[in-house]
Amino acid sequence: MLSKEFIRGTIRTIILKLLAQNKQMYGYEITQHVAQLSKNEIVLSYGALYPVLHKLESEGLLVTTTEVVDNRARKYYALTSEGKKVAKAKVSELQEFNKILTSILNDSKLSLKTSAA
Amino acid sequence: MLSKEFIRGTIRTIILKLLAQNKQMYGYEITQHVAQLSKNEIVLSYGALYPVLHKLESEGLLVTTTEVVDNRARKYYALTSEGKKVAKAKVSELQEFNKILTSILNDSKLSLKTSAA
DNA sequence: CTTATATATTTAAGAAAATTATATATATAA
DNA sequence: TTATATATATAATTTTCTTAAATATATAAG
Repeated sequence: MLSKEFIRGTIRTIILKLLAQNKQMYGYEITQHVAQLSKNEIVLSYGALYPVLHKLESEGLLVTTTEVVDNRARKYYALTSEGKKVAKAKVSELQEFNKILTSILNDSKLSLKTSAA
Repeated sequence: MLSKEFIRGTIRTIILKLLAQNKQMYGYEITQHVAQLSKNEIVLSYGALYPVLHKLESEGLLVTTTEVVDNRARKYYALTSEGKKVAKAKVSELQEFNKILTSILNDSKLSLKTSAA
């Protein structure tokens, strides 16, 4: 598994992206999805996941519906129309950020200065 | 400028990468470099930068030398041999993370379930 | 029947990281 | 003398994340 530090700052957007794609998902499902999509390289902890879901809900970007499946409660989260807009915008921004970051990380230029050493 | 949230978790690695490439840099120079490489889309604040530099130094990954240029003190940071190793490893990890994240963000599959709706 | 594992949500305590603002100081251009 | 650019640093606060624990059901293994 990759270092956990990298997921910082991206959790919100990952969640928004998955919900933009799947109409409705429950928390556990989101973590499993991320694990599966990343071949277990990225693991979303519950302590990080649920607070973000609740915050997105309080901001009006998500709505919830509770269903009982196999006698167990399951809370589905779905984007509101505002949430869809935000999801789209955030995903674009993160893609852009990643493009720039990748170019920085791949850059092998020596950045030689004009002043001679 | 892109949302600041995305830089969270990547600052350490960005700094290590720049130092791996430039032998020695001072704080202000690092922020200017990141701004320039990102066309001002990514801005590294001093409040984030300096604590990270000091931490990397305390961890033995960086050493500093102070020079006076134009009567102004300038503190140069350079990787130790341990720092070089860590830089290499962290850059690889972040590249890998970014690859996976990009694939998640680009994914347009509808993730249809076998159970009929 | 007991244990382990998988499913599922939530929260509390604490640590870590980042934002914002501020202090300090010099050089230079207007 | 004012503004802007260069340059480092820290304090206070907030946000975010980790880790751990609590709660609860289903199912498989023994």
